[in-house]
Amino acid sequence: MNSPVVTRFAPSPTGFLHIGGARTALFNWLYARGRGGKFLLRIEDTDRARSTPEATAAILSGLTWLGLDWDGEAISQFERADRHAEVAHQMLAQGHAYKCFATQDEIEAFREAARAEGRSTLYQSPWRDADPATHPDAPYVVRVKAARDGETVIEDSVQGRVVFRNDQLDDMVCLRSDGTPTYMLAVVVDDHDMGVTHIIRGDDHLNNAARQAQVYQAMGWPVPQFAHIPLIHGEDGKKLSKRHGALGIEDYQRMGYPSAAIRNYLARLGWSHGDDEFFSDAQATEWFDLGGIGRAPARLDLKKLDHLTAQHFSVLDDAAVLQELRSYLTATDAAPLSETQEEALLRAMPQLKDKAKSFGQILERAHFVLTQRPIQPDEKAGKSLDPVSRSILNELTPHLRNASWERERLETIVGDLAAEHGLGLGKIAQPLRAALAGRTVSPSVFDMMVVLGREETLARLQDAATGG
RNA sequence: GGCCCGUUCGUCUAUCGGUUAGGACGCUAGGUUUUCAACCUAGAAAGAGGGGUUCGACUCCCCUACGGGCUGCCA
Repeated sequence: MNSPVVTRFAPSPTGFLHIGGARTALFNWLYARGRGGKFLLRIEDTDRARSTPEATAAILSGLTWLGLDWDGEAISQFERADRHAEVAHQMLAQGHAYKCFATQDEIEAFREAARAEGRSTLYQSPWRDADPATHPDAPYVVRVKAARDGETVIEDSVQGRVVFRNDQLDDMVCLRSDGTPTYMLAVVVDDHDMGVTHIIRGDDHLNNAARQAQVYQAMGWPVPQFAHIPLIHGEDGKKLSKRHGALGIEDYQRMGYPSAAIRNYLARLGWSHGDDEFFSDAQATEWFDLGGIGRAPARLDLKKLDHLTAQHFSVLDDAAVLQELRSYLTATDAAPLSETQEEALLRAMPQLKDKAKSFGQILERAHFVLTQRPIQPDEKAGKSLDPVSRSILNELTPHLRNASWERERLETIVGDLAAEHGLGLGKIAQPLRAALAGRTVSPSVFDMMVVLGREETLARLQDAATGG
């Protein structure tokens, strides 16, 4: 019987949730959800100086917006410090760790000398095998007594079999001189205690995996399955960092992308299921597997995200779009919609959302239904409402008064009128558009008429014919 | 410096020794059209370089180049 899958996302709260972290979280989430497993969240806040509650809040809200729900409460690594220390002392008692009294200056001097001589700069503590009787009464750190012979092998689901010679491994510090645990110790203890079965994380941790394996070994704990995924690079191929184009996930929300599109795009970035490009969450969870993850770093391509966004908007149901539009407005500090506006928006939604590339664009398209009479045409629209056009619109009005209000019928009426004047449909459609929307860009004039209804349409035509 | 990982069209990728190296985004040309889009058709576009292994390498091995990561009492 297979043990149930448990994955986790373990960000350090030193800044916002960036796109790379979001993808790591997504992969863990997909893997767990696709297998009826658990997806846990742990905040790695053992670095007190750099951790902030604001960052934790930003990460949580970012995950929430992305729709990546985690099981149980988020765990604070810092709050588990006692347990980490307990494990360190256990290793100490069992001889798997030792007290190192070397000062920072001594270590620095060692490294400088090593560099100068071209040797490995991995610190080799003289206290590793020292007789406890010789221990001074001074501050010390606890170091893991790593194996020096043989090799450590990581069977990685993405990277394959990775072999490290043990003489390349250092005796990492697991308890600082103030008694607090380091990340290297804490991750192992927490992952074990939380029952994590699969560790999917950035490949910047690949080397660490070998070092952490020492702790698993010392404690006699089973080693989880590792999957080290490549980092995401910026559009110029350089590493993504906060000062180099890395944006928080909430920036993408503010750009107007729906979360479903982001999930699809991020999943496809570095992972593939044959030639499938556009898929739902259900398909993604069903298809996702570690073997489909690539080994090379990927770059962000917003154009492709735009394309996926258009497809997702087209299949999202109207209510869901409106729901997320509300949070988009909040995120962009825009005024919320009135109930009347929301109702109007919902009526027009099929036209508004179709192939839209952002919530911003949906709002643009929705302008005709969000504004009220009398409509102030913008400059370009004003130009198409010249006297000749206005008289044609005037002529159109009686035809509309008693027409059955269906798209096809309206199209015929306007088309016939254009033909009577020996004009192309465009010659009437443009002023009509200006009259109904006050702009030169809008949804189809016939769609607008249907959404607006007879009374409002006639009123706007009347305004345009008599105005200015 | 040492160790580890990577390298297929501009970008994301398929291929898991035998393909005219496929798809998607973007791009170019043409078409359609009531605006912006969208849509339709066509097209250009790739295995970093060099050695092996093999009847046969994008695929396996080695070297080089380039990129990235780690090398902290950061995570």
